[in-house]
Amino acid sequence: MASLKKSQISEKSKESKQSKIPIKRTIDFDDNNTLHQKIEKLGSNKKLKHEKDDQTKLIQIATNLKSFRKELPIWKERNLIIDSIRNNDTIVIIGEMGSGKSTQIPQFLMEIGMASKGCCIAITQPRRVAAMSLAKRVAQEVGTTIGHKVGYSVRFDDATSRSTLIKYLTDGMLLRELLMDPLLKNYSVVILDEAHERTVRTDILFGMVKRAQAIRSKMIDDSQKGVSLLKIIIMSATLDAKKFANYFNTSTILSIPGRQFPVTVHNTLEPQDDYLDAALITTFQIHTEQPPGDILIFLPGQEDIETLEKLINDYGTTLPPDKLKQQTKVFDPAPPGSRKVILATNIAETSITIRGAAGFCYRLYTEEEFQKMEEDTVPEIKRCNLASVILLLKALGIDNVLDFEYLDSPPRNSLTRALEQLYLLKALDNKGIITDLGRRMAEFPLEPAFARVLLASKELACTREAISIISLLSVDSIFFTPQDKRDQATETKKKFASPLGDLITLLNVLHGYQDQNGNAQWCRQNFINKRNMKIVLDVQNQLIPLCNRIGISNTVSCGIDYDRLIRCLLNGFIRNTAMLQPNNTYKTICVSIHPSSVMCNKKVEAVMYTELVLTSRPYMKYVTLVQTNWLQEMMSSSYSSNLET
DNA sequence: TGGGGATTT
Repeated sequence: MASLKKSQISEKSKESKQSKIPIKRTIDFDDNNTLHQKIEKLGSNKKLKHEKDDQTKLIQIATNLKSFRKELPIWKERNLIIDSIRNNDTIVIIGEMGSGKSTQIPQFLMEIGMASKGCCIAITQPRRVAAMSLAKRVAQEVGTTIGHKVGYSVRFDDATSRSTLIKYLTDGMLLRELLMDPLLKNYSVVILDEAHERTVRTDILFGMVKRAQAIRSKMIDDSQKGVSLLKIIIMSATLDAKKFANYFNTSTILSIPGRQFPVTVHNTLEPQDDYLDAALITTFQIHTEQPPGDILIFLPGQEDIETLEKLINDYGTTLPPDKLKQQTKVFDPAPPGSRKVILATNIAETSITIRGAAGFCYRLYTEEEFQKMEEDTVPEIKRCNLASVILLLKALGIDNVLDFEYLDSPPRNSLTRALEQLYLLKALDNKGIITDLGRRMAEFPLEPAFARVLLASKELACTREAISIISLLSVDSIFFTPQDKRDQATETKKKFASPLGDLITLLNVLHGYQDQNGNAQWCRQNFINKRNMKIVLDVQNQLIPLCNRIGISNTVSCGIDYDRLIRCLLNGFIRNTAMLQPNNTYKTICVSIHPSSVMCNKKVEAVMYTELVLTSRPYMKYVTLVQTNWLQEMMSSSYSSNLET
């Protein structure tokens, strides 16, 4: 079972969080390395933005790339695709990996004049890296630098301009844009790529683009000026196409042949409990039994890569010396008699297509397990907390969220729970109508509870600290715990610990970090994840202007009067409180404080938490001390009647 | 004293 779960994980792609895995180490973008390096320098070097663009060189590269483009399977279908989108408002395209659909289709449409300044082609991606790397590639093919004709927009990084005709963006980004531009008037075509992944964001976009298309069509029928049709393209890698087509009332489904090279798939005959061991064995089986060729291994995470690398090296030394020589450079071809082994996270699997990849695929699980994984892929919308999605829909004017046209409806009780939560946060009134407070909450790129905290921070005069805490909670962890130095890391963490709990502890770390100006050595010594701390600062910088715009000054600070801050936090997390149990209390769920919390074993009377994890039993994480009279105060106010439900 | 799959605004 454990191995099945891990394999399932490996199907999804992942951004190399720590940037520990330099993409160059693992990805062979082109057969022609020198050309590739040239392109890297010219195309994606930001410094060049400020230098004089060497147009002739860019055009030369684009001309060279044209022959690569023409080899893509999709090139043969160019006219068919163009005709289909000309003749239909909505089409569905199935294209397997390697078809080139994500890079070529936007270009086809641009080339026939379907994009104009201020009304461009949008193509959404579930992941930031994909949006950025696709845009960079297409910019090269078009013969420009990024941010002009071809751009991308992801959180914290907008590389678009007025002249942008093709815009790659994350699905989350387009969702935010809807708040400003509900009819998507800035776009002539919206392409929803990787639709088969069924992220909750893409699922909501389905409904919203369909709605925008219908309204724009009606406006044209009513002879309103300044409106153009919205074309929609759904792109998927699987055969779910009919479902998408039905949803959009279209029958136009195009299938693009996939891989440029045949791939033979092998599954194991028996389930494997240890996928690392299985990968090791398979590697050497291939190495000793198969004809020359490189081996590319996809693994779920960085840690696995390090472990397997060590295993392969250790095991390799037991072979006769001529059998295996260690190579460190991905771009160098393996010398005769040796074989190159590339270990990668699955980021490479979906973001980049490796050329010349004819060969064999060894799946370290059985055919049966593979089928089960496919079936088990429940759309995210059926499993996730819907509070922020529902608030966004309400802010977009979808009053009846039960009747929204979902591709797959979320469970009814999940919807009611979200509505109830939003009501408790005062984002909705008792009729389910969005309140002014709710509207302001929706503007923030945050979970509703956190947005509520920010809005409450004005009255309690602790906005600076509220912003900090919310930012600190928006990354996985600001701590860095190497496996081999766990005890040392735990011990070091104690010097930041606050008797008030984990949130104030986080604040102490941030203050320490800022005092040191983010010094790398300080981070290492204190087991602080510098990269995540940088994201914390990015989030802070994003939240500050959003607060200021609605009259909440980020400079207002509570100093060390943390009572005010915690009472402010209670506005978002009043439901997440727990009282010490003499066992005759009204609390029904029994939860413990997670051992990673500084409040563990402190036995305080009442606490607030921002996260509940269900592992061996329910544990509260990010725990903060609260006073029981604060809870009584809040419960006796407007919350009392609601809390009984 | 426990457990760690991934995304995104």
